[in-house]
Amino acid sequence: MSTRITDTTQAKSKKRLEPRKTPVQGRSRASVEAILTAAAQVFESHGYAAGTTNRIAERAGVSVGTLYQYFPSKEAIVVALLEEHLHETTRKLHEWVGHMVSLRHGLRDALTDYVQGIMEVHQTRPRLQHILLEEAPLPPRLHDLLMAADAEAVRTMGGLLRLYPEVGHADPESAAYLVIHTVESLTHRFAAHPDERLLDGPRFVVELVSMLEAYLSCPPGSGATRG
Amino acid sequence: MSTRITDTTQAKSKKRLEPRKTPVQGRSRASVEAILTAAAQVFESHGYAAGTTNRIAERAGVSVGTLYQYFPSKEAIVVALLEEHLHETTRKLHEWVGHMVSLRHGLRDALTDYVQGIMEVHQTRPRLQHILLEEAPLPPRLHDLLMAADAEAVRTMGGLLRLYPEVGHADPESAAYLVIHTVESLTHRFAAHPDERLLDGPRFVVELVSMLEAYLSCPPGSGATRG
Amino acid sequence: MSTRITDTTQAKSKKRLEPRKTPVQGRSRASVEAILTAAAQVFESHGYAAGTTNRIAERAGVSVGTLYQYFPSKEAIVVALLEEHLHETTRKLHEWVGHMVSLRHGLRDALTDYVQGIMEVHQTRPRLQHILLEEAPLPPRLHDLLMAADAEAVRTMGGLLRLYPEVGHADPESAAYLVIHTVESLTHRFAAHPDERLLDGPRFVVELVSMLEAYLSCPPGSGATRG
Amino acid sequence: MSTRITDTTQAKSKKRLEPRKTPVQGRSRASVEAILTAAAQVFESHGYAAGTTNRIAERAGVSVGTLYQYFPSKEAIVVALLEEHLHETTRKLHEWVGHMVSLRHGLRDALTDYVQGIMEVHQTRPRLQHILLEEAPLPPRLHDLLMAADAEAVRTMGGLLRLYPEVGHADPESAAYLVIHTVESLTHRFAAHPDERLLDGPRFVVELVSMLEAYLSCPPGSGATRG
DNA sequence: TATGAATGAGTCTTCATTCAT
DNA sequence: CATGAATGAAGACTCATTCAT
Repeated sequence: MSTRITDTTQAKSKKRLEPRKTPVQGRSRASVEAILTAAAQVFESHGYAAGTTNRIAERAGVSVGTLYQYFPSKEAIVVALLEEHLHETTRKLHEWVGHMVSLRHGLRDALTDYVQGIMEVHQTRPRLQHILLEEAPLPPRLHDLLMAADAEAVRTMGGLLRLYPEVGHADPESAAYLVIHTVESLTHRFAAHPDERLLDGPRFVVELVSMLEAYLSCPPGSGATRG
Repeated sequence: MSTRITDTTQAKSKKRLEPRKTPVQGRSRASVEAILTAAAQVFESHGYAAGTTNRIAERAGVSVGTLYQYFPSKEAIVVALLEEHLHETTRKLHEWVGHMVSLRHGLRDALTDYVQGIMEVHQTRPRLQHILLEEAPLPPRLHDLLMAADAEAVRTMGGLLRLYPEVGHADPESAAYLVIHTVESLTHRFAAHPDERLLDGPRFVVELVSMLEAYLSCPPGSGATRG
Repeated sequence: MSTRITDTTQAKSKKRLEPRKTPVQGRSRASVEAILTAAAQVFESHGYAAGTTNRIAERAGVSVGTLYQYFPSKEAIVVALLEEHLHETTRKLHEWVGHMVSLRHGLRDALTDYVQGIMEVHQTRPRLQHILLEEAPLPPRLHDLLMAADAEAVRTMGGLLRLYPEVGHADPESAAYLVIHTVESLTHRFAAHPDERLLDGPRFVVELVSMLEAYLSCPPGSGATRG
Repeated sequence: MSTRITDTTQAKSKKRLEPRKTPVQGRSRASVEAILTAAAQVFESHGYAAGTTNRIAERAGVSVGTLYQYFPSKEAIVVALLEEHLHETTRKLHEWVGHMVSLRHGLRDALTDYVQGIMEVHQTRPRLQHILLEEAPLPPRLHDLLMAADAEAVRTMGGLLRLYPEVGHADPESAAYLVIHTVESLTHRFAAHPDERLLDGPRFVVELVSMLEAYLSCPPGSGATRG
């Protein structure tokens, strides 16, 4: 994530005259961090619509002017925040892949590791992520990024699954698709609705992992005839 | 869905003092329908925030005044729209339970039926549902209703699972929790992001059902050792 | 009157979260003045209801946004305007008391001074005051302030009346009550309905003072038999 | 007060095409009464601005359409209501004059009678009268009527005062002006601000009468030198 | 005549964004 | 670069009034 955020808006009117070429540093970097941190807090406590740029600037201890010095629009802040989330998720995945390849865990442990990693990402500021992901209107570019990240995760997962002999699923790519999206969706939902939980965190992980493991182990269609 | 919409807002001021007693009919009924239809379209194409009451009214071919004659607030429109969705989902569940109990399908067929039912619900206007469910700020009452519906679905599913000998899971309630939320989340995501799909609808259903079936059949922890 | 206007509304929603700490200056001070002046003019010429915030802002030569930067609501403007009036009236009373105690005038001169002071207050923008006082819906706090000011005026007047040997009234507090309210009401009415006057200003003052003096001097019930 | 109320508005747009010539009767009379009664209640409990025509109609048990059948505008209702008040006050004055002339009371008793009469008028629905008189924007015609009524009251009072030998005031007309307006203002204020009262009703009347009596008895300017 | 659904101009208020200092 | 006062388009909502039935 660069310090200077490019405007992703469809340029409704006059804006950005000339993009800053020299990367901003020093004092500026600190401001950018402060603004992003403040934005995260403000969005979390006020929601997207009520998270006004003035409030964010105030919380960050800078003026609105300064905020707009670094972020050409409110949307740009959301984008920056989301990119952080994206990077973290991606990093988590790569990290996990690295571990898995070197550790040579069994499938169950591998899945547990993965689910726990994603859980960690979603459990930090669940409301914020929900706001960024669902409430805020995302520019197409970000939407594409999100999709690309998912696709890449599916590919990566697919490749990894091939390494496990326990996986009996005929089409690892499709299986990976289901695994990735199941983990993302369920984990997100679990984090976002704490009051709806029937299981606590560890139990939830166990069940989710069991489901994935059973799915990957038992070839589709074989289940019903096995009993 | 009744013609007269009750105000679910926490009544910031006095607002509509006494709800109209006589059920509105004829022309008015048509207005209400038109407004809801228009709202659905406008929300779908503009998003929640940009779906202004004036735009909705215009699209509905009525004046804002008329809109406010039937819906005390923008929120009330969202609520009306969501209640439709809620009722449909609930009805689908009950319908399904009825079928299952009488038909005495195997587990796989039962799950397939259920998943297909939920898919149908989510495939009608997926973006609208996403907006209503995630983007719009829901009044506490609706939020509670949604949660209650989920809880009831979990209980119902739990009860039903006990009827199937194929289910090897020790705790049907927990399993039901995972099943319900997995289906809801994945199905919602699948419907909401058509461009991200790797599988087509039928394949998706098959995979999802396989996962659920495998999960329910194989007791947790046993899976990895069964192959 | 401070530059920063405190919100006296019962905060229908969150509104201005934390009042600006640093006193606004320079250009802003000018805006506040302009807004108040404009509000006075607009209310005076259009009445309270038709004195819209947009009209006020326009008249003040600022945007509505600026208006709301300094006054959280239309009501706050009324409050600010009324507080000026209140302060002036109170100051006039204290000033008068000071004079009276030091000058040791006779009762008639004392009353004349007082009546003239109040007249001056009411003769500046009588229609405005009438609108603020009677037409605009006042927040409870202001209403209480107004009442408290009246009560204090009565007490002060009561104390002062005891100093005059000419006062034959048995109960100076009650007498003070009548004096204060008579002066306020009559003076207000005289100022507010210029076209209804039968007497000119000076004559009015003389008559009013005569009435008060006669009342205070002649013990109730004794008057009719004294002639 | 006629059943058919003429529109006193300055006809901002198209309105009243042809004034109804034949006086409405029967069912209509009842509706008119109901509307006026309802309007009085609604204004009293909601204030002028929140006293909507729909609310009035509802309270009256008729439709808005019917309301507009008899009153061309909201203002017309206010006018009708105020005319009632005006008539009552005028009648009270005439009645009083009649009594005074025939009874040949002393001045004090005469004044007491008068004050009590006005008190009665103001004590019925004090808030309503305040709303009608001060809060509602009155059409010029009504304003003139009000002024004319005051002027007539002053003349009448002036004529009557000449009949009382106790009256030592040189200029009965001026004295009458003060008397009329003092009674109106004070009485109105007393009725409108029940929470500000220091005296109860009877005491208030006694004091007010004393003041008037003393004023009328003691020639102006004589007081201060009398002690 | 009565009805009441429909109208839409007009209100208050918010907030992303700009720009003079 | 930083500041923060100023901007003004836009939104939710109200209510006096009309008119087809």
